[in-house]
Amino acid sequence: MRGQSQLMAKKVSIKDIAAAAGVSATTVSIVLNGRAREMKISESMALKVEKLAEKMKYRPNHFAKGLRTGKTNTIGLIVDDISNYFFGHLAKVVEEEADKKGYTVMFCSSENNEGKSRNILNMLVDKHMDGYIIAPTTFMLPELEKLIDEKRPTVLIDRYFPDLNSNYVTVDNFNGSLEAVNHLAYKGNRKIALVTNDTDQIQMQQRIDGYMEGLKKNGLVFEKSLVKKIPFGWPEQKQVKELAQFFNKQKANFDAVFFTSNNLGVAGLEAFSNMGITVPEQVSVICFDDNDLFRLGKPGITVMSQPIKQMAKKAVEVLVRQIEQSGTEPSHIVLPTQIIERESVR
Amino acid sequence: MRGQSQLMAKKVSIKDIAAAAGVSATTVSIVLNGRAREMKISESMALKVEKLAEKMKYRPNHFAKGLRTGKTNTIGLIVDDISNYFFGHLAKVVEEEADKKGYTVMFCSSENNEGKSRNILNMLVDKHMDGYIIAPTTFMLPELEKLIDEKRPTVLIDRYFPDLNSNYVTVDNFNGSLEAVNHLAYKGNRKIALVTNDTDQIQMQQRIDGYMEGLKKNGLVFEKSLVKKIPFGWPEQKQVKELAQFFNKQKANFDAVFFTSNNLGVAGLEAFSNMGITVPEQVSVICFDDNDLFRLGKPGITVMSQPIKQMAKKAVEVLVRQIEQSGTEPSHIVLPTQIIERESVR
DNA sequence: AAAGATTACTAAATCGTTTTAGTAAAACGT
DNA sequence: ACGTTTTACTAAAACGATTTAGTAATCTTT
Repeated sequence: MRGQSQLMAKKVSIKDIAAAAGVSATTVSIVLNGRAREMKISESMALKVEKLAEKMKYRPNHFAKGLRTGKTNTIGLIVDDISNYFFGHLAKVVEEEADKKGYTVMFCSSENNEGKSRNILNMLVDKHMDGYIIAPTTFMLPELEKLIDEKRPTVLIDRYFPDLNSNYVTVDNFNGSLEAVNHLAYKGNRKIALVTNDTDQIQMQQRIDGYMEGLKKNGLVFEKSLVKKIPFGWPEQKQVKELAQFFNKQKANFDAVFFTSNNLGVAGLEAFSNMGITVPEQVSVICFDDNDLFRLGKPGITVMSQPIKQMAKKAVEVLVRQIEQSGTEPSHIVLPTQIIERESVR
Repeated sequence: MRGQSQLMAKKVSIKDIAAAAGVSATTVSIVLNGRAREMKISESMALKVEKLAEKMKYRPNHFAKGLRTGKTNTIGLIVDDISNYFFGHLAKVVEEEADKKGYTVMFCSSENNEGKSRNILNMLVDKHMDGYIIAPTTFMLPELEKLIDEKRPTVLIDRYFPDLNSNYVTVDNFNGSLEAVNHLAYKGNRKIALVTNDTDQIQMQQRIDGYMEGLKKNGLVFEKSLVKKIPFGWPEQKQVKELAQFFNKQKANFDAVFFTSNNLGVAGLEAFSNMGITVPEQVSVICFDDNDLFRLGKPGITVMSQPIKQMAKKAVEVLVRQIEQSGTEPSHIVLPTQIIERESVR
């Protein structure tokens, strides 16, 4: 049994420290939670307990603590797909900022899939996250309503539900799209196609609205045949094929394309490349949201970029504020987008 | 107080179900853990309890469960940087596979930073992960030794420590690099520069060794001045500057560059682009590890790709096996890389 | 029909904290 | 010097599950 006792080095608990210090568990708990002064524990005793805790390598049991207090110091993050440029970078900053404030993050991808969407949130709630940062899918609405109802700290990101009185952080999708179309039109493009996702998520709706308004403002006519909607969650190659077909059918019927997301843009570029269509010579391209390919590829793609870092920072800030002092009014934060001109618009 | 009771809809516990069913909490616990048959609970009672649990929307308390059993159904994932193409895609598959097996994942980025590296693991251990998938930094070695010592299920990924008897999943870095150099040499490149990270992580060492062996096998001489090591964790623009300087100094002294990671490749391409150096006309490029830019940019970059999906799958598989039936021998899994020829090598 | 085995349960302990409701002893006010 | 506060602590309950060690009641066996 010697091996046993060496290996299993019995976790030390508050009781062990209490015994070692010759005091009650209560005292130890108070000291270790930094409430010694407040609770009138003598300075000398506080010091003794702290020293002992250190020496005995005490680490509080997360379950016991959670069971009593309900706190986990963990926030749940739900995104569509962590491997996507936008969400990956968002997640990175969320984690950084959360870490600074003493929280860790547990993440799940919804894959924009109904079953998974609905499960995920329940799972996170079961694990008692202190708060939630969620890029919601439409399927999540009932669960989200419950979440808000139960006053659990939550901030939606990238999109939101107009009828749900929650915190959210987004960009100004409407004006971003409007400006994108303005830019295209200003450069002389007259037939502007739109490639977007087939979803009723609000950010996409707003981008579409911005596109429509952009056409109108520039005296261009809206042609339904120039709008292509790709269902969410299709594998990339399927998107490429579908887009190639669309571009082929509308050949010579458009001189520019506005993609409403970076992964649509990637698929679109791949389709153009496969078809031997050159950008910007044969078609101008502008894309909502940036990534490495757009920034460094040849030609560089002109984009309407989102302030990812700021979005993530704000989201964490708002969330942590709500966790730590509940009862604040919902924040609705809308950040501006910024056009980055590169070489894809002629 | 009506509002209160509506809002706070008191969580239902096992006791509530027990009361409703007119049995003891023990019985309920047994039934809900699917041990009814085994524990000789009558079929009718089991059914009654299950129905009630459903009706009352019972959800087990994660803390209480964890406190008793030590299980969390959560695995901890530590990567350098979740926003990196390789790690983002790895994380995605890890999450998918873990989900299939009933686990959620908590992720942290080490940022390749000493302080963070050492903290992270302790934090995850405090939160009682059932197992760990870790792309380790060298700083983590002491913590990792403790982890292995305490027989906590762990699998290292992307790299490992030769002296640490742990599970790991990597690719064949040595042969991958060797083949990359072979390819470059076969196409007639004679002066092959190496851009790598300044680290003693084993995967990088192996890639450097493969490069050296590749030179030797092809009768090329090793020139120290053609090797550039960039410290880990530098911001991208700093890398670009440093590389531009390096390329400028060695101008006309090399005809090809082998980058040992995808983010070095990205920085290198940006440097070339800034300097007006064209690929592959003025310099051939090959890169360890793929990404969207390499795949879709012009020119396409020839890469030595890693089977990311397979790596992640294997890692989860090995980990879950160890969690669920401990005491298995450590698995050392080395997957082959594959060259994807595109247009960057002349 | 008595002894033993099996069935169908249960009471109470336990996991490691935090918190509530104390209590002696010392200090203070007058 | 007596009552009141303040100081410096503590015992025990609670959080919500699981598990151990039972116990009546019924069924078998002989």
